[in-house]
This record gives sequence, C-alpha cells and structure tokens, in this order.
Amino acid sequence: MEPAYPQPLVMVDTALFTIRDERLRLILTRRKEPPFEGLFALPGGFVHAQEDADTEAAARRVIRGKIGFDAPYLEQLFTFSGAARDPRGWSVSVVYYALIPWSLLEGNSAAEAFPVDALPPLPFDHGQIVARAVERLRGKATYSSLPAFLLSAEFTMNELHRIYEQTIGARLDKASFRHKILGQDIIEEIPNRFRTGAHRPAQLYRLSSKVLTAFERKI
Amino acid sequence: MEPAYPQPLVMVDTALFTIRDERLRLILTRRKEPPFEGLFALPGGFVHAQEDADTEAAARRVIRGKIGFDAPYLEQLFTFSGAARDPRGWSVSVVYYALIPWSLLEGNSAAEAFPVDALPPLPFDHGQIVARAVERLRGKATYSSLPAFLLSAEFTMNELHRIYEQTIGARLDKASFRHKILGQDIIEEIPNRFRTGAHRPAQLYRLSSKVLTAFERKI
DNA sequence: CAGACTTAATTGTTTTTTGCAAATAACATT
DNA sequence: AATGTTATTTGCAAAAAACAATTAAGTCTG
Repeated sequence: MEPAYPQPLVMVDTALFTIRDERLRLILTRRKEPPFEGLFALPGGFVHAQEDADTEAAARRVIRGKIGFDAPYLEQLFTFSGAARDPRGWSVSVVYYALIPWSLLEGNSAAEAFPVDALPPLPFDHGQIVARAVERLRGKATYSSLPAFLLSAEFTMNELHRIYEQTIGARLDKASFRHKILGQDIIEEIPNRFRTGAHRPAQLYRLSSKVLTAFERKI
Repeated sequence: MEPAYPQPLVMVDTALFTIRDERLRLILTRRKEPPFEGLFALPGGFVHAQEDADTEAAARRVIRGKIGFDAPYLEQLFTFSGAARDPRGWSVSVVYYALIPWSLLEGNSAAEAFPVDALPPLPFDHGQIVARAVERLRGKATYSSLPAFLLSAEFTMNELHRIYEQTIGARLDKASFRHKILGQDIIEEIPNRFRTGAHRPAQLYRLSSKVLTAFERKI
C-alpha cells in the first residue's frame, strides 16, 4: 500500500484580505522566481515536512514571511489539485484565507493591497482561488463574526456596520444590523469607553470573549 | 524553489453518508493491511499523480472501488495533515464527503453502514474527520438541497421532511418546512404521480432541474 | 357500505424577525 | 444658545416562522 507512484508537489497558498479606503482588498506578492517571475501572485510556498507541523503551520509561516506577524483570523479554504495548474508538475495546494486589519499593515513595505474587483492578471489557478475565497468570505460574513476580524480590537457600531457592508458588498439596515448583532453575543460593550470626535461620542465595542476564545485571536 | 525536502504522502479519504432505518449512517471499510489491519476505517487511498486528474477524481475512484458506482453528491470537506496522524510518516489527506441513497446500496456486500452516533473505534484521525463531516453536513442541511440527495429520484414531501429531520437531528415544523422548501425552487411536483398506499396518496416530487444541473447528479 | 382510522395537505392565528422612517441624544463649533 | 453632524433609539408595517387545528383522500373493518 506504500505509494509506488511519484508523489505530487504539496504547497500552501494564502488569500490575505484587508479593508482599506472602504474597499475589500487582497495582499499580493511579486514572484521572484520562474515560473511567472515578476507577476503578482498569492503568497505561498512549499510545505516543509520537516519544519511545518501541518499545512496550517506552513500557512502561518508564509504569512509571517509576508507581513511579519500572525493573522488574527486564519481558516482553511479549499485544496486545489491537478496536473495543469502548475507547469512544474502535478501539484496539490492547500489554500488558507486570512483577515487582517489594515491598521496592522500600514507602513508595511511589502504589502500591496489590490481591490478584489480590480486585481492584476494572476498566475497558475490563482484567479479561481481568489473567486472561491471571496465567495466563501461573503457567504460566511452574513451570519457570523468574521468581518469583525478586519477591525482592530476596539470599534464602534458604525465601523462594524460599514465593514459588514463592504465585505458583503450590499447595504444593510442600520437599526436591524444593530439589533441582530447585539442579539448574537458576538460583541460586547466596553464599559465607559467612547470614540470621541467632532460630534456625539460613539460607544466602543470589542469581540466577546466567547468569539475570541473560539478563534484564539493573536493580537 | 523546487522542493529540496521530502514531500508528504498525499492521500484521499471519504466520508460516505446514507440513511437507513431513520438514522444517519457512515459506510466504513475493513482495513486489509497494516497499520490498523482489521479495523473499520473511512474508505481511502493514495493519490495517483499519474492516473488521477485531481484529488476529486481520486475520491471518485475510491468510492467506485467501494460501492461500485459514483455518489450522487460529492464535495470536498477539508484537508488534514501532520506527522502524527499516520505512523507511516508526514501525510496530507484531502477528505471528501458524499451522500448516497440507501436504496442504491441495498444488497451491496461491502457496505457496512454504522450510525454516526455509534461508530466503532476508528484508526488514524478518522474520528476527528467524521466529527467535522457530520458538523458540515448538519450545517449545510438547514438551508440547502443537500439532504435530498439521500433520497432516490422520486420522493414524497413527508419523506423529504423526515430526511431533513434526521440529518439535522432536530424536529422541523411540517407546514413551515413545506412552505420554505417549495419557495426555494429546490424540488418540483411530478405531475400526476402519487405514492399510493394504505391511506391518502401523497404527491411525488423530484429535485428541480436547476439543482440537478448544478450538481450533475449521476443517477 | 357507513363509519373509523390514518396519512396528506391546507388553513388560520400568533409570535418573531426584518425593513423602513422618523425622532431623540450628545456632542463640537460658531 | 443655535446649528450641524453623527449616534442611538423608537415605532410601525411587512414578511417570515412557529404553532395549532382543520380539511382531504384514501383503506380497512364490521
């Protein structure tokens, strides 16, 4: 039962989402080697059986190499495979997607964030990968705490509302959103903390401990 | 950038669901070689880079080898990886789950269907795999056509209702279920076809062509 | 063959959720 | 103090879901 066949190449790729200027964006990297040298592509690399505990660890390694720290939210998306997707041979790519607040990326030299609806031409099957990642993100956003991971630890209700609208790509009623989100135990008020500014101060919220422990947020 | 490292073993495993005697069940296979020879396990095998177009093709090959035909519904679940999950070494397993009507399996010699809540001890990390597969199935069942693939091509509303209850594991209101499902374009009446029996005949339904083309049902 | 029995399907009512519009609150600025 | 702007709450209508009961269409029994 040992494989008498040559084994496929095993790699990981990552779809790193952020929101900047009210638009959902992806962080791409410029390829430094052939094939497709010079093109923008999803950050990725081969899985190192020696040093990676599993593919998720490999994804974290790739992400740290790209942005310098761990992503607050990381989840496996899908595994792509086949002979045609990479000219180097039959390959398997385990793809992860991550959500990263723009505030953590600001000033990061390597980070080039492209709007998901205006991406440059992508090599391999990265176009399909991106399509599936966006689909998954939008699908999950509606009924989960996911988009909140695109914000820093403290945020106002209106900021959260906008982030949901931007990830989903549609309008959401303010009052309904507020009511629904508060009924879901996703976020909690931070007592006596407000965002002050030119006008009425806004209550600050944070992700509930329930959500945080579920995802083991790293920041 | 070519991998200087030894590559992981790449395999596929499958979680094959069916419903018999009103219970959600999994089809397991008895292992014929070490490790864990003799134990029941999820049907699986190594990916053959030569003969499999991709991992989904490999999963179909495994399923055909087990039950003799293609599963009506097949979907990738998750990819499990690590050094500890298989004593033979660092491995990556792309896991698929499938739904198969019991009517197609009846009389199939190899098919041993265990209730998902009364499984024998499983080798490797198959216990975790099953847990995740059941979770996914239940999660998707509520708002999709998925459970209908556990029925044969023609079914009554009550049969469908029961299948949904069994996969989800909870009661569903009859009238609401009927209304919701009919409003979703998932199924359609078969004109003038009824299931007759001891009592009032029941209208027969089938999956709508929309759903069928989306999933390319093979039976 | 009438009535009892059983499953199928519909109907009506109540409760909950959602969508929309407006009103009220809390500041800074002039 | 009046005004402008953003935050938050309130009220109501519409839609969806849950619940309860009724009607429909057969078989079976005496």
